[in-house]
Amino acid sequence: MQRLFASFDQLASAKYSSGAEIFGEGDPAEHIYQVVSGAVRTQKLLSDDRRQIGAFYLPGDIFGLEDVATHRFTAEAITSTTVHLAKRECLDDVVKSDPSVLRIILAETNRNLMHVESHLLLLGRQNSLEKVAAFLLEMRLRSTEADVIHLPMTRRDIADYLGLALETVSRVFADLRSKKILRFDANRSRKVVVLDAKALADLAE
Amino acid sequence: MQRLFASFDQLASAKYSSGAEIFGEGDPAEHIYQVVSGAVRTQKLLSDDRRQIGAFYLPGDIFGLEDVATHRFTAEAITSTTVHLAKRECLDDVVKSDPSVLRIILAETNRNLMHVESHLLLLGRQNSLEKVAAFLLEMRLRSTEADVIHLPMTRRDIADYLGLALETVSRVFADLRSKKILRFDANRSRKVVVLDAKALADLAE
DNA sequence: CGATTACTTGAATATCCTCAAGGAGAGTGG
DNA sequence: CCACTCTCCTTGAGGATATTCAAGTAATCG
Repeated sequence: MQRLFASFDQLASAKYSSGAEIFGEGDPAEHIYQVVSGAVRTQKLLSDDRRQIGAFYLPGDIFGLEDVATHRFTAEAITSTTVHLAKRECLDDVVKSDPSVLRIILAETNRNLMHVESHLLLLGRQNSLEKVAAFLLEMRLRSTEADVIHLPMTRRDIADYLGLALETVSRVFADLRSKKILRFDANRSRKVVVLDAKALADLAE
Repeated sequence: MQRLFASFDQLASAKYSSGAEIFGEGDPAEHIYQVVSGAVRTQKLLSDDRRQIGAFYLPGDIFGLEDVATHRFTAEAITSTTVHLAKRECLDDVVKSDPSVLRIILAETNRNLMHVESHLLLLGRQNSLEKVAAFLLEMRLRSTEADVIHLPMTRRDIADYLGLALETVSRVFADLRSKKILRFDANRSRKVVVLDAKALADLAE
């Protein structure tokens, strides 16, 4: 999918500080984005502060590719974050000159769909232990350092991704630690070392 | 989207009896489908019988459009159901001769994505009352007869769509009935008359 | 009409949430 | 460098919501 951004001649960059909004739900979808460094969350809100995070995006990931007039999620920087961005209409021009790019967009859209679909099962039918285990396995796969996961997001972000209370996430982490399935690196709650990936996979179903 | 199936010269039909599997999760995605009559559910299963339904498909709806080698859901007929089906490779041929069809596929994929994304919020962050209210509003929009909803699916199907126990769904229905927001037509639990759509919309957030 | 499946309702229980308090880490300014 | 503050995280206690188990009723299918 990096190819999608490779097809642009010139790329604009933008930097967002921690917590900054990149675009809002319902905003016109004028750009598509790729994370260069940092991390991004996409989320939907209910009237009374309840929040559901749809996905976390890490370096290399593309987001904001909606193919409709408006964004369906709000996107915010989790940490200080740099992105590449391209005008939506430039993408349309690229497609016009090379229709095969449409296949890449379709493939990326299907990647998103696949992720969201498996998240449905997690949200609807898995318990807190399974949810957190699945989340850790997902982050582990994305980690550069084997079995060391640096979490850019807060416990609240994780909770809102998994449909749990932040206290529940914290308790499950404590539980996994007491079971020697993970430990916190030097007591830093954002840096997790997976001690028993097999056990974690079993817990995640 | 009906246009997608209109682009085929000849269409095959198939009929499935209630509960029959149309394709299984992991099966090679050889066909795409359109409901002619009846209703279809797509679902994922966990090892211990837990089930999450991703979507219900009613006449006119297209399903099985995965753009990958294998199906990501199992599809089953809810009632006696007739579908049109087209070979995946025929679709590829159509795309080859008319690349603009790819845009239609992309649009349909995005429709699916939009539906699933809003379902994430429902599953992760809404309570039983909000979930059932949202479900009824969704079905109401699809109903031909204003404010009369014929539900082809069981309470268990609804529960597995909303991430609830079937008893909870039944209780919320009873609650909505006692509040005069709906009634059952002639005490038939599958035929719901919406008495107060405004109240229902308020409950759904 | 009988058998099976679906639905409802009640009671008890479990899971997760809310509320609350305290502690640890990061950043700021004296 | 050390208080100070703020945010984040943890942990406990109590409570709410939804689930499980159970029984009975209603509807559907052959």
